[in-house]
Amino acid sequence: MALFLLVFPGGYRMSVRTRFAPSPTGFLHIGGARTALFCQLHTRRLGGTFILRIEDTDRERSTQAAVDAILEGMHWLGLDPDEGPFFQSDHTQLYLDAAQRLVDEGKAYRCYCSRESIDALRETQRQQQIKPRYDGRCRTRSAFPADQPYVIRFKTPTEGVTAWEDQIQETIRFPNDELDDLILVRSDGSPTYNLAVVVDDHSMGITLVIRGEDHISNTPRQIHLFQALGWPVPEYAHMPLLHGSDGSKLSKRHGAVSVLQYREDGFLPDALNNYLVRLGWSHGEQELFTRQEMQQLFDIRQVGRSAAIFNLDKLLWINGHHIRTATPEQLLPALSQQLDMLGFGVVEPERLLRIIPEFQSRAKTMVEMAEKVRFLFVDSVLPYDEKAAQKHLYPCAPQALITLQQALAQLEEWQAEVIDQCFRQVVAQLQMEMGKLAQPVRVALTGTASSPGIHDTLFLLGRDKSLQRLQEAIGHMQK
RNA sequence: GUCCCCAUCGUCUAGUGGCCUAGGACGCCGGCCUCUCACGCCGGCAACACGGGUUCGACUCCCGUUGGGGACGCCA
Repeated sequence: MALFLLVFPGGYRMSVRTRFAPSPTGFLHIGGARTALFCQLHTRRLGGTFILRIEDTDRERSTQAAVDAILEGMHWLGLDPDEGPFFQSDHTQLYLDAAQRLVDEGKAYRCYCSRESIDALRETQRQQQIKPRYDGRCRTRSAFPADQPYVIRFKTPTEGVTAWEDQIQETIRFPNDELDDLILVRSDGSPTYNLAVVVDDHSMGITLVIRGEDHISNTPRQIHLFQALGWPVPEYAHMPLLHGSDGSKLSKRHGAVSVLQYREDGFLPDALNNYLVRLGWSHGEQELFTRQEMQQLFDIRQVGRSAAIFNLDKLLWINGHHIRTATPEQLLPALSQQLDMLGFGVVEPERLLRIIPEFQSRAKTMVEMAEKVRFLFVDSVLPYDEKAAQKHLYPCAPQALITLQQALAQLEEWQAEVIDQCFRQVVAQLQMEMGKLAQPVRVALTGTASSPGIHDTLFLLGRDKSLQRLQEAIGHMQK
């Protein structure tokens, strides 16, 4: 694998190559997305290469559906890799060759211990309150019965300390005698995670491994493998984990964690990324970032070391901000989709483009926007929201609405400005307060007590529906 | 249990020995704006886990305690 050299002002420097390596045993969740985001951001700033590698060495649990979900989730978030996706299942021979080489060099050995005997061993160790681990009893075995299954284990160094300078966690050290002889190849002949990771990280020229800190305890084992294989050890950056509201590692029982669920729920990819990037990383007191700003500013070495708890309220606020600052055109597809799901079919884009600006500051999600915009598409808003009708509609004199309706009916053009003028004239003529007329009208038009400015609401609803709903309300009041 | 990691408002964080009477943001409360709801603006509540050191001086450095998390698979 070629390593690329880039010239930097300060001299020669190896181009950074990073990878995101999910296992396809489920959807892409929000914690994984954050890891991928940090990885991509850091790599982009340095002009390096971001690689996607699917770790499917567990054939039992890996599924195509999970692969698809991961790819779709990453694409939605703009986390497309520069290289890949690569699949570990395509590299099996490479892993097996490496394992064989270690056996040949006396750095790994066949172990014939049964699962049962090892389970028993671990159980007694647990009872003695020491760390459960394989005791290496097959290290010195000389008989290799041909008809019995075996695994290949790595001869972990028994003395010394393995340490590395983590880019986030600083120095981490493990006494080697804490580690046992890990399995490289299973009894069915398939390679395991730790072997595959090391072989791939080397063959793909990975220079920096960015991953969750739940992998910290794997790192000394992987470093041993790099060393045994005579390969350079990459740098590491272990990210603090994302926790659920109960303070534990985020998992399915914490509810909506699939990235695609956030799309369903009306979140914008830029907003989700913005929220995620602020979990463990900051740039002074800045809260809001565009994608470009993140790419220019993000540095993995500035990531904090403590875990963060996922907080929906802040995500909602950030999503609201991104909805407000987006162009109507950018929001069009998401709103169309939401309306379609509400059963309104396909709405003309031109109409939606007029509607969107009036609702951008009023919705924290696209789902919420679809709900607020709903009254524009239904045939009738009856029954009215009971509280709204009681408070605003029923106390109003029907004559006021009749006067307004007649005035509006005479308008030659149905434009927001003209409507506003007309409305104010009626208010003046009736010697009413603006709100005393706007609120009942609002209930008549929307069925609720809140909407955009009353003239905008009338305009967006259109002449026919507006007049019809006023008529409907007048009838309702006179009952 | 063993090993590894972490510890500032409820949450995300700023803070790298004096600038801290600890700053910002979300949320919450109050107000302003206003035809409603939002947006926006102004104000308020709210934190350095604890105990020892080191130092003229600790949120900041060291040690311990407590608390939390992670790992301990023929999963990744």
